[in-house]
Amino acid sequence: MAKRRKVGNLLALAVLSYLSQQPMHPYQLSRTLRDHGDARSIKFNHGSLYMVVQQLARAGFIVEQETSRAGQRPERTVYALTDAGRRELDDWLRELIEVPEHEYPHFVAALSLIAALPPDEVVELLGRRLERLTAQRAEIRGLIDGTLAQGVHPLFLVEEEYRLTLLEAESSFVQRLIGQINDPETGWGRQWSQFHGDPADTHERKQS
Amino acid sequence: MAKRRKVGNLLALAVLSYLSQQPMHPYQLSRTLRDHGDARSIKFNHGSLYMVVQQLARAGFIVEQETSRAGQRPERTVYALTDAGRRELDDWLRELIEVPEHEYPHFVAALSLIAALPPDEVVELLGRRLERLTAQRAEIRGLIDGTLAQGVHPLFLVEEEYRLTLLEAESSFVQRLIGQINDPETGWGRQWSQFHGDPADTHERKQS
DNA sequence: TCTATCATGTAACCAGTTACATGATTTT
DNA sequence: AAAATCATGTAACTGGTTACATGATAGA
Repeated sequence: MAKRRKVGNLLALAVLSYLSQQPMHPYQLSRTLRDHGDARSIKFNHGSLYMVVQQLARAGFIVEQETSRAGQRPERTVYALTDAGRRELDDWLRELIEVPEHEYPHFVAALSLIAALPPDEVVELLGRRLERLTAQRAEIRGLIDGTLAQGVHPLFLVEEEYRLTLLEAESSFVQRLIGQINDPETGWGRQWSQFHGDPADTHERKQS
Repeated sequence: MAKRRKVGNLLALAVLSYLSQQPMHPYQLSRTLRDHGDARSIKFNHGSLYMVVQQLARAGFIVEQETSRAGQRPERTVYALTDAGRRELDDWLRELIEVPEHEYPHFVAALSLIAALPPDEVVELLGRRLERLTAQRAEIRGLIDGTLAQGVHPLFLVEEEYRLTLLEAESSFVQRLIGQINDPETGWGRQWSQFHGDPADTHERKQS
């Protein structure tokens, strides 16, 4: 029942948010987005930005305000938020916070088909994943600490804290999983090899 | 540096995986996908499936094997995995397990812009999110337990266990966040109101 | 001054989703 | 036997990404 937005791309949310501060032209938006690290949280690429701005204008959430030229640069169109745009921003943000969305991370897909690989190989791969996860955690920790040290309020780092939380949870999940596969008591390994060889029955399950 | 797949849609991975068990026609794939609950892990819709099958055929990962008709039903084309397809399946799965992908969950986006809403409203919204998260956890728990009770090997439920792990982590993150906003000591609330009113400085941060 | 890189935008291509179409079963 | 739903596929639309284009600045 999630409301069908006229413009669905999350990049649009960022645009609305920036324009709620002050009118800007697309390139300025682009610059700001990248400089502020929001591109870490919202998939960003040049082309999509112009796309999204266009869509927002068509939907009446922003309006072309003036067409300024600075020096010999090409003309730049400055956009401003409309009242409808302001409402859309608030409403959308509220929904995103209140209702968790069902998403499809790549790792979930991989896990759901993991039986197609032999168990010892999987253990090895999971081990390597673990290393990478650790590296990522360190990187984010560094980013957070560094930024805080510059006096930035932690409110502006919640996304990174969140990401960190998820990475930690994933790390311990992967460790547990490795443990389970290896554990000679529960014997996942042995039965797994059976599934793996057996072409017929690998996927029989969950008819709810 | 993540390898650029000829066919990128994860639905294709599921198709390869099923065809590695036995040749099938698209509708059978569709049925199997949905019946086995893989649609919970991989975004699935009817149209995309035909799309993906076509792409896989074009890429040489699967081949049209025969065109069978049963009763008066329309003809159905049966596809089989090729050697290249088998290799792609293995290689892709390995990569997905070994290297964590940078993704863009909706909630991360929302958090990164959360300062645009007033703090007391945010607390309320987070509270509601928490309830929904709890409900989702219960549902997944139920699904897992129910399925295990039918004698299915836990290996085939790792995706759900993983999802559960993430939901738990998110729940406690949200609780902590609520606590921080409310805590009169640290006083996030007060400073937040400042940011919120102030159009100029809300986004100044993180120039790495 | 030549070259590289930045600033800025457009357009063509491609993938994914929605909507449509139609014969076959099943339910009422 | 009419209505609804299932089985199966195609086609049109739309959004997103990649590639292209071009003037401006700065470094060598």
